[in-house]
Formats: sequence, C-alpha cells, structure tokens
Amino acid sequence: MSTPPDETVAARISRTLADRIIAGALAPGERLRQDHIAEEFGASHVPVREAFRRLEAQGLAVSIPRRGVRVASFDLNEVKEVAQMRAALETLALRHAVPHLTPAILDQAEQATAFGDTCKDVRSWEEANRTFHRLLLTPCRMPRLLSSIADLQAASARFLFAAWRSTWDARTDHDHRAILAALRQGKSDIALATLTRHVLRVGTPVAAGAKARQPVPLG
Amino acid sequence: MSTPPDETVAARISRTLADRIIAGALAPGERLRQDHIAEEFGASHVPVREAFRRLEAQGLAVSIPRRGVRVASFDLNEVKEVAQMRAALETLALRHAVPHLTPAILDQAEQATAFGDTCKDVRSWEEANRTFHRLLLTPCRMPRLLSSIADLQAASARFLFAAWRSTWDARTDHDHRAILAALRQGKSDIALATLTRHVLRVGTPVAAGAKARQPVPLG
DNA sequence: ATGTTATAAATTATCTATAAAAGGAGAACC
DNA sequence: GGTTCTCCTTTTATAGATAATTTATAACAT
Repeated sequence: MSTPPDETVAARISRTLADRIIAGALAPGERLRQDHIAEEFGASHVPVREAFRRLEAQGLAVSIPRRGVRVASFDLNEVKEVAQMRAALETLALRHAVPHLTPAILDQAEQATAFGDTCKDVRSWEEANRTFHRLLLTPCRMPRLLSSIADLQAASARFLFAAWRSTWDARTDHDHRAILAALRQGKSDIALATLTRHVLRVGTPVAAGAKARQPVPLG
Repeated sequence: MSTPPDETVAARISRTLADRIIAGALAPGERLRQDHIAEEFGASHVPVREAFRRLEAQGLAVSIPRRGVRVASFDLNEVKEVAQMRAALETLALRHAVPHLTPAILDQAEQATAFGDTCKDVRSWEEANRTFHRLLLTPCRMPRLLSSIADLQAASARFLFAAWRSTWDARTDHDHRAILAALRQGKSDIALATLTRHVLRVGTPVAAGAKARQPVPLG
C-alpha cells in the first residue's frame, strides 16, 4: 500500500508553486493557467484553484475574477513595505521570545550564522538566515504572529533572489552576531533595536566603496 | 439579462461566512460542512472549498485534511496576540499616514467617533470604530499592511461580539478624541503612543469602580 | 493606406454533476 | 471487554458543461 500523504494535493501544489515564485522560476506578472498546472501535477483543476486561493492570501499571486491569476509583481515600494512590516512584527516576536530564550538556542543561532557565512550561493545563505530568525522568534509562542512573519519572510526571500540572481558574495552577518551578543548580555533593548535596523536594511545600496549600487540581502 | 456580478461566488460565500463567524452566528469549533453550505448558496461544493481556503488564511477557520473544516476557536491568549499585532501594525500605518492626513480626514474621523458614542448596540458601534481606524490609517498607502490590519480587526471584532453578546452600554471614546487632538496639534508621537495603548486595551477589565470585570471594547 | 469597429473562433476560467477514498459509528464476533 | 467488520457520512478529486474574455479576421470609414 502506498503511504497516503497527510497533505492534500492542493496543499502540495500550493507549496510547490510558492517555491517557484519565491525562487524566481515563475516571473512576476506571469500567468498561471490552471489547466496546464493541473496537467503537470497529474491532477484536475479543482485542487489547483484551491492552491491559487492560498497563494493569493500569501500575496504571491493576484487573481482577477474571470480573467485568471498571475504571479504577483512587486516594486521597490512593496519591498520597503514588507521590510517595515517585518521589522514591526519581528521585534514584537523577539520581545516576547526573550524570556524563553536559552543558551542552547543562542548557540544554535550562532551556528546557523556561521554556516551562512560559508555559503557560496544565495539560496543556501537565505536558508541559514531564515533558520537564525526562526530560532530566535519561535519561543515567543504566538502562532498567528509567527505565521504572518513566515509569509513576510517568503516575500523578502523573493526580492532577495530577484536582486542577487547571478552575483553573490559570501558575507559575514555582523548584525546577527550583534543581536546574539546583546541577548547573551541580557541587553534585550539593544537586541531589539539591532533587529529592527537589520530587517529594515532592504533594497538600500551597500554603503562603502566595495560593491556599491548593489542591494543588500534582506536580513 | 441579469447583471453578471463582478464577484465570484466563492468570494461571496467566503464573505458571508466570515460575517457570520465574526458576528458569532457560527460558534467557535462548529463544523462547516461543504455540502450543506453549497446547498444553502445554491452552488456546488467547489466554490465552497475555495471559500474555506480563504477563511483559513484569515484565521477564521481551521482545516484538518480529510476531516473537514471548523470555525476557529480562540482563547484569551489569542485575543492578546491579535491585540499586540494590531498595536504594532497600526502604529506603523499611522506613522506613515500622518504626512498625508488632512483636516478633512480628521473631521470625518471625529464624526465617526461622535456617531459611535450614540450607538446603542455593539454591532453599529464596532462599525463606527472601524471607520475611525480606517480613515486614519488608509492614507499610509501600504496596501499589504492595510490588508493585514483588516484581517486582525476582523478577529478583534469577533472577540468583541463574543464578549458583549448581550450587554452593551454606550461609551465615549476618550482615546479616539485624544488621538485626534494630538494629530491636530502635530504631536504625532503622542498620537502613536495613544493608539498603541488604545489597541492594547483588550480583554482587560475596566479599571475603576463602575463596571469592573467586564471586558473593554477592542479599539 | 491606415485605423476603427464588428464579428467569429479559440482559449480559458468557472461551475455543476458524479465518482472515489477516507473517517467515524455501530453491530457482530472473538 | 475489546476488536474487527460493515455501512454511512463527508471530504476529496475527476470529468464534463457553461460562460466570459481574448485573439484573430474582415468589413467599413476616414
């Protein structure tokens, strides 16, 4: 007997399409044709429609009634908007997580940062980065907040991949280390302020000489 | 020829069910059976399933694969969580809206507050309250932020209706007036701080002697 | 000749109807 | 008393029908 998946096919389609949109395999504005997608997944168009509704709610697709659904496009304004929302919500989450943070968690976060510094491609760097944030924020025990943050992080990752499609230099995360240091010293207000600045650093050009004009990764 | 509605039937079903859940006509934990709902709306179950996905994303329903979908239940922790998220996001929105606020908008907000003070039932008071917040926040021009806030306000309204099902005293919104006064004097930092306190005042008993132990409306 | 409107065809989204798979309830059985 | 089997309910998915929109083509006017 084949293991019956705990996941519905609509959920699988939704997840796969989300990954493609975030990775940039599906370009902004591109049409999502339900029959084609249904055929690709060996399903009919009904679960595909359900997947569309979810992508719509995540802000990854836009649907115009009777005219189909397209991959959501984004401009610099939306990048900034998402960054501001992340800053507001992640500081809230961290504030509530602080009392539940253990040295073990901070060590794991440190490892994630160290691993990220060794990454040669954007994709794996982003994963390490996401792990860092997840480790610090999850202990806040606010499921709805964490779910919203996850959606915003997905949008951030999309922008990140779009900006760094080809070029990528390994970078050291000074912000991450500053946040960890502040938390270890019990200076949570400094950690919160650093996290805010860290997340807001989006779409802004790199400061000094080196590789100016290039967007900075989305913390 | 009947006017073809701009709205899809899935959207209509979703909106109607959301209204019922918020109003408390559908109790927390109650099962949502797609065939029954489909029959009621004179539709088939496919658009009903799409509506479910949207309610799920809004946090108004929870779906367990192969075991159906139920109205989301909530406890005091979630009430507080939503309040904190609202406080974080509404202050962000107001901060960006301030430069675009006009005296005309503030007057409209004042009228909405005055109208709310005359309301005899929770339902219409909540609508006036929502109008107040919408007027002040919409000019921030951050669509994604506003959409998130709208979802959180819906959740807030649900808690409000659940708490004040029967009893309701007309109340005057001192917070609203304080916010408007601060905005008129250009003291936006005071307006922001007041808005935060205002929104956080959720599920907390009324302070002084009068009607203690009763929850306070969700600003 | 160019641009515009009208009409026809094809493509696509949306919904209904129907079939299949899974879960839950209750009776029969060990 | 607990387990298993069967039936019924409900969710899930498929196939087909309907409606709307876009694209293409042709006629007409400028």
